Amino acid sequence: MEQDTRSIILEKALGLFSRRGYESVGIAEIVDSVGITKPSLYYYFGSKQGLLEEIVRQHGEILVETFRRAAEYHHDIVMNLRDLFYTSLRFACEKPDFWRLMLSLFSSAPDSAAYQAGFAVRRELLSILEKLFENAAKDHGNMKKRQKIYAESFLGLLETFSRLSVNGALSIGDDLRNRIIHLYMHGIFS
Amino acid sequence: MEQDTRSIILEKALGLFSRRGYESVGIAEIVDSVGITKPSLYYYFGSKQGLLEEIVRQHGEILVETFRRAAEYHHDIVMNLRDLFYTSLRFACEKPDFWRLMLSLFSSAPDSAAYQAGFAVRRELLSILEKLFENAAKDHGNMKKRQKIYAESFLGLLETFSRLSVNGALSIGDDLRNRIIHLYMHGIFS
DNA sequence: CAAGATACCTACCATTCGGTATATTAAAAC
DNA sequence: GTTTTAATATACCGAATGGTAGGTATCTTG
Repeated sequence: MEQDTRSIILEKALGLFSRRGYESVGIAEIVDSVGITKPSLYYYFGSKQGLLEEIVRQHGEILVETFRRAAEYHHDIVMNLRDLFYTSLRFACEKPDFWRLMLSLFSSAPDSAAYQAGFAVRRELLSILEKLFENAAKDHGNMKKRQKIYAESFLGLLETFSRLSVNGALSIGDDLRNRIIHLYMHGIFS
Repeated sequence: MEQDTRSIILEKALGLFSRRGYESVGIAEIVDSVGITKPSLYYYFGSKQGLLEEIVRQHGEILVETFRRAAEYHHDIVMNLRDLFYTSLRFACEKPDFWRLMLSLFSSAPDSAAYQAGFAVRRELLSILEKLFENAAKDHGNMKKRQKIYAESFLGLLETFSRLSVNGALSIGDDLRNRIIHLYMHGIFS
């Protein structure tokens, strides 16, 4: 059950960052919680920002890959949207700390280090969604040129409800999930 | 044109917080940008957190009041939604720094001072929306018990697009605004 | 005009910040 | 068995942090 130091640092730092925020957590607190000293952390990650970037890279790659798979288009956009929503919620549920961290990075002040660290991942998710809607537009004539707002609003919806879920404010079961997707597809009047 | 010190502090601090983040901005930087010294700032606000809370309170009250007015129900929920979206976007456009700050507070780490500071405002906005949908449910039978997810998704949509607008990533004119509201009401298939 | 309140300042505090120079240890490679 | 290398620790750095003690000029009010 022995885990290597590097992984433990990543894990503990993620926990602290996600609960209290990247800027508020000092290096000292991280190394204390791991039971090592500062130079060890700097040996692995070089800087505080390097540590954050490694956390984002590590889980971010999996997230983007998962997202990409769920967005593969087979002429059934409804299935894609359901799948994307379901998959993302499960991802958030499995890695609540990481998801919470990403949500906070996405909305950080634009000139902060935190925003820089998360920006690339969000843009990639958006790009995947835009391509999906672009493909779907070939089958559904009426969604031309609206990929961008569709992508933004879908990701926004996902962020909104996954945040509730991950913060324990709302438990999202099968029925609720379907209702939200239905809401996205057909609006509140249906 | 002379403005009192207190207001200048609030204004400069808001600018810095919204661009670089509450935690990243030091007191020293704020007082330098105002041209005063630290004790003067502490004379007015007592603490760094007190300064943040005063900023949130000051503009937050106006925001909530504006929101409340736009949510007064006159048996036309469509008008309310349009009005809420329009009014909020204009508010965001008039006070981009404050809006950006609120968006970042809303998504901050749950145990951070920043989150605490913004929490009450967001909950009030949500509560206003929930009441609106509750009222509307009397006229539209099919939206019973869904006030909460309607409120969350509407606010989420608003946050998503106002963020784009306020960060200069998307200019939202009349037509786009109507399309987004239409999207919310009738979904992507319409 | 006296007394208090208002609105600032200089100078400083202890603590924490992110980060590092250097030494040690343990295991692997030659 | 010696050398190398990866992985730690001790001890420290300068700078910045949020915050304050104590003083002062100015303004208001009885």
